[in-house]
Amino acid sequence: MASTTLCKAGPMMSPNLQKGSHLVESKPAKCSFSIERILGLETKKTFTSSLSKHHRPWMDQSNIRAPVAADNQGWKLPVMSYNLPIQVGTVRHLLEKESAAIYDKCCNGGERLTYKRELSWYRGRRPRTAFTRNQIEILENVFRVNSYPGIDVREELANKLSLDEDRIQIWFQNRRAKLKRSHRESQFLMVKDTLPANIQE
Amino acid sequence: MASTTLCKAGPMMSPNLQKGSHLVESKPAKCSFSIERILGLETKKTFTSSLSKHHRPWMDQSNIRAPVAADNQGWKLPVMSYNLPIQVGTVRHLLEKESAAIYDKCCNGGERLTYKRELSWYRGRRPRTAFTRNQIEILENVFRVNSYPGIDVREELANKLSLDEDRIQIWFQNRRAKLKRSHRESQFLMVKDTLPANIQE
DNA sequence: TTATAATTTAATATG
DNA sequence: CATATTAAATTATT
Repeated sequence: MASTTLCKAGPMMSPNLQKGSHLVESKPAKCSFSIERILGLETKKTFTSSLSKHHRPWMDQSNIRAPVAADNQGWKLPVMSYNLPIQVGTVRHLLEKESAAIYDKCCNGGERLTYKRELSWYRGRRPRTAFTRNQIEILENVFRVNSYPGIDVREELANKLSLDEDRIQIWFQNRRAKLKRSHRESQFLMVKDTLPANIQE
Repeated sequence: MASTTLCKAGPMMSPNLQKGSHLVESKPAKCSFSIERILGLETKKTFTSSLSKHHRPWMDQSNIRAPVAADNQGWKLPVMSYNLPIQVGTVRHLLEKESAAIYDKCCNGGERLTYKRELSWYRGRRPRTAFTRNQIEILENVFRVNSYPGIDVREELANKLSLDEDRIQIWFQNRRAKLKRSHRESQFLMVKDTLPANIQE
C-alpha cells in the first residue's frame, strides 16, 4: 500500500478544502460534471433557507446538537469536495492504452451517475444516528408486528424513543429492505443447497 | 425468522428479539401504540423472490476453486459446508462454540485451514483479499482520476486486474474513506494554524 | 500494532 | 414506498 499513497494528506489537498471550489480547477474542463455546475451549487450557500425539498434542520447552528439520540456528539460541518478528480496528467504508471481507455470512460463519456451524490455533500449530510440498544429493541418489536407503521404509530414511537419521526421512518424503510435482502439470500442459499443431494447427512 | 440480527455477530446479538414483544416492557408499561392498533394497520406484502444478485458468491459451490483473483491461492471452501446442520438464514450468526463443534465434527484432521479462517468463513465473511502491489498501483492511479468509477470502469479494472468487480467497488469505497480520514486530520491540523475558514463567505 | 478488506446500517437520491 | 447507492462506523485479518 505504501507504494503509491498519493492523495494521503497531500499538501495540496487540504488547503483546497478551505477554499471551496478552487480544487475543481485542477481537472480537465471536458468533464461533464462541469465546473460551472459545481460552482453554481457552490454559490448556493443560502440553500438551507430555501425550504424547498431538502430541509436540513440539522445544519442550523441551533440544531448542531442533534436532538436525536443518545450520543451524536461531535458532529462537524461537512468536508467538501475532497474527492474531486485530480489532474489526469499525473497518471504515469498506467500503461498507455489502459490509461487512455480508463480516462475516456471517466471523463469523456458516461460515468457521471455518481456526481449527484457528490453534490449532496455540499449541502451536508445528517450525522449518522446511533440508536441505542433499547431503541432498536423496541423498533424491532414493533417491526415484527407491523413493518409498515403509519404516521401515528411512528409519531408515538418517536415520542417514546426521543427520536425524530423521520428517523423512525427511515429506520423502517431500511429495515424492510434488510428483511427483503435476507429473504433473497436465504432463497439463494436454499437453492444452492438443494442442488447437491448430500445435504441430508 | 432469522433475519432480525441487528448487532452483527456480537455476543448479545438479539436473542430477545425471538421472544416476541415482551421486551416492550422495558419501557413504561403504558404503551400508547397498542398491539391492536398495530395489528389493525398491518398490511403485509408478499416479497418477491428474485435471485438476481447472489449475495455471497464465494459460498457458492461453483466457486469453490475461487476463480477470483490472481493470488488468492490457498483459500478453499471448507468441506463441511455441504452439510450444514443449521438453517441457512442463521448461518452467519452462529455462536462460536457451535462453530467449534461443527468444526470438530466435520473438519477433524484433513483441512489445512486455520480454525479462525474456518470460523470466519462459516460465519460468512469473505476471506480477505490480498491485492498485489501492481493491482494497488493501478487502482491508485485510477482513483486519482476518478474516485467514483462507475460500473464500466470497475468492470474494466476487474478484467485487467483479474479481480472481482465487487472487490474493486469495495476498494474504492475504502479508499474514499481513507482519503476523507486523512483530510479530516489535516484539516484539523490546519485549523490551528490559520483562520481561513470563512474566506468565501 | 497498524493498515485495510469486509460488513452493517443510517442517510440520500430516484422513480 | 422500494430500491440502489453511499458514507459512517465497526469488525477482523494480515
